[in-house]
Amino acid sequence: MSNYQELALENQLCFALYNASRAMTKVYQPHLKKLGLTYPQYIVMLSLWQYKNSSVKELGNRLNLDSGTLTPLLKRLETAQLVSRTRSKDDERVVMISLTKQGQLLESDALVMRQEMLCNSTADMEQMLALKEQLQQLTNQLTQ
Amino acid sequence: MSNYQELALENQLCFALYNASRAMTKVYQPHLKKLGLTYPQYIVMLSLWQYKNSSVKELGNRLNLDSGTLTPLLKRLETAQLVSRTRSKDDERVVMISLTKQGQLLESDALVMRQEMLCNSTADMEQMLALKEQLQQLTNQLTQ
DNA sequence: AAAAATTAAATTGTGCGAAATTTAATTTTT
DNA sequence: AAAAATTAAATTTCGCACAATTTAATTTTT
Repeated sequence: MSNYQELALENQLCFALYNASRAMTKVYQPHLKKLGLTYPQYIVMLSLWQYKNSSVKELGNRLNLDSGTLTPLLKRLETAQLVSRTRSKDDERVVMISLTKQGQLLESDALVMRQEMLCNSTADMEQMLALKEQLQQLTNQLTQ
Repeated sequence: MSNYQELALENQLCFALYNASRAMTKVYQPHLKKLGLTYPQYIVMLSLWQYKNSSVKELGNRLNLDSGTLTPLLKRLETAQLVSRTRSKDDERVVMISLTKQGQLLESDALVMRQEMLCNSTADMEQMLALKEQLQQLTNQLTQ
């Protein structure tokens, strides 16, 4: 036994987080496939369903993603005809993202998907809510 | 206000997890850079420091990563002279990964790094431990 | 022992994620 | 108003993740 037990994998919060995050993605993945979305694309769509028209910058601030990630992702959503991208008349630097009719309609499919996932889940709702709040708090601590 | 509040970003455990995981990576990143490691490379090194010589498959099982991720990552660690990769004599399919002298020595640097990070942190240790355990439980639920 | 099945790793291809740089538009300063 | 600074998005580059396929070695079945 090493005297470096502090570095043991099962003692690392970072590793637990890394694992849980990827496990969550894997649970979503087959359901999202039916909607024609990847996991990050789903996150972007959540943001658009909630806040409607947004600039790339606004999306980036909300999701903590930069244009290097968002620009190609949004182009793929545009190709899939879920969003449209137009330069703002007021400020030509700004690209506004809006939902197409198809993109809007996908929200109800996403809701159905979520219901299905919750029904199949054995997880305790209260516990999940508590965990979510602790994660939000951790993120705040880490990013300040 | 939409009647789709259930899909609001701030209500999603998956989004909280996604954010926290990336925030954690960003905190580690500058420290790991000094050690010449990326975050996933650090995770692999943690596993090797703890369990010593391992096959690619063993690493994959421990870290929930497949050869598509591990093979190129391990080749980079080999180029950095932190690990060596050798085919097993017993079974030529198996590639054994072992730490080089340099790779072994890096463990003490990692320990120092971890101490520095903890000192700079305002986080409550007990709370972090509790969160880690909840995440491990969540991962178990998600992967069964 | 030969054929079939299984296994371990590598390879291929797609899509993030993020740092760093570039381009172009707008704003601020002089 | 011209120069300098700032801003928004795009681009470039690197390294994961992961699905799917391939390759090669080993094991199991016939």
